[in-house]
Amino acid sequence: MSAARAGDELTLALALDDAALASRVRELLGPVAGIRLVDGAEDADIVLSDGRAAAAAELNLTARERDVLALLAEGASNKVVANRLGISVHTAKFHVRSLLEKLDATGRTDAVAHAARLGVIDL
Amino acid sequence: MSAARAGDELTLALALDDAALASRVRELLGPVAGIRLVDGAEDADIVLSDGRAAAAAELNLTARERDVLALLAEGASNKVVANRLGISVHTAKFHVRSLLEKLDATGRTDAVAHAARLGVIDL
DNA sequence: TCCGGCCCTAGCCGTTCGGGCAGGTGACGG
DNA sequence: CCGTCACCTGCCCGAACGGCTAGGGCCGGA
Repeated sequence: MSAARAGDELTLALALDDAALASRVRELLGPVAGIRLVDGAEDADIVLSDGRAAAAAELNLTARERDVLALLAEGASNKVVANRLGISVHTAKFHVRSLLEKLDATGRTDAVAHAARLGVIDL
Repeated sequence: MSAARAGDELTLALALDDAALASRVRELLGPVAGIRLVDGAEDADIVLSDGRAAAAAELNLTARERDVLALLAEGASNKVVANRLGISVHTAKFHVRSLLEKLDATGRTDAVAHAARLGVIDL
């Protein structure tokens, strides 16, 4: 999420659920000078998104947190998460705690439900 | 789920996600003699359903289990479930256990994820 | 160079979960 | 009348969870 310097190209990332809408946007904005469309919201100056995707983007989940979240959605315990990711149980709990805060959830079940609602994960 | 006796009316229950499809079926089958369309899959001889709804129907969740499942999707603990439903914590755990078995889940998080996949609950 | 974010590890502690077991009640149908 | 099913309650216990505090290593930007 680096700020764009003046004179630089402005990088735009698309985060749209509607594929048709997304391709229309690409056709319209692709040829525009000074603009570059990129994949992945991480290293873009601006993110073009609809409501749900915007909320998901604002969560600012780290790569590791996404890994953990995906495993939580599979009903994995902290121990399983640790084994699957090759980290200690303590670290697994550490990431889970971060997820609970970012997702404003009271527990792992709530976290998965919130994430699914926001479209962060697909059940 | 009582077996239909010969000479009796055959009761059909519809479990279709597609509303348009459902109304077409009702128009076509409604006037047919010897057939009666009913609501609720419980007391029907045959259930007309598409794939996902069929799986959901075969779970045979009781009313109480649906109540508990909805609360689990909100991240409710056994204690919260008990208070909301006006039952003891023991009974809440009892229903949760049944849900885990029927949904083939290893824990409440897994149960909610499975239920969502089957369309039993809407997140 | 220092600061900040991300990732990792660790212990402690009280609460919650989930499995197992053993019951009791009311309703419905054979 | 008796079997079955849904619903309810209880206790035990090991495992898992979630919150807390307290670190260390790495890398990129200010």
